[in-house]
Amino acid sequence: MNGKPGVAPFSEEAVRIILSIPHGRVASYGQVARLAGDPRGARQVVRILNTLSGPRSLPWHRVVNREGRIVLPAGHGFELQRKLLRDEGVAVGPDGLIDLARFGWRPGGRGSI
DNA sequence: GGCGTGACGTCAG
DNA sequence: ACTGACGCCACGC
Repeated sequence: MNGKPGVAPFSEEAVRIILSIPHGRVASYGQVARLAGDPRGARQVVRILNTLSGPRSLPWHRVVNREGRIVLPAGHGFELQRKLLRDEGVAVGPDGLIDLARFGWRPGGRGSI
């Protein structure tokens, strides 16, 4: 069938990864990009979230930066993302900092591989 | 058709 | 340890 591994549109692949993020876990933009096949597509992931977060109902709130911190500007989704994460049981600090050691998604980690 | 941008990441100083 | 600058690729105008 496709016979064309890796040629899948980065966007579609990235969406695939984002949808694969377990409930109550968070992943970084770079991580999603890497899993999508582009270790430097972190910014592209951002573009996807902005474009498909609405019509696709992507769990964009489960995606944070490398520090596990919400980089969204306050009043522009920051509070919303924090609320959604807390709703999933994720402990979010006052600065939007999340403990990746506890809530960071580990693909291939215990239970997945 | 070309330029700038962007919810990041990595290297260097 | 921290700050600054660059890179990277897709998308909008």
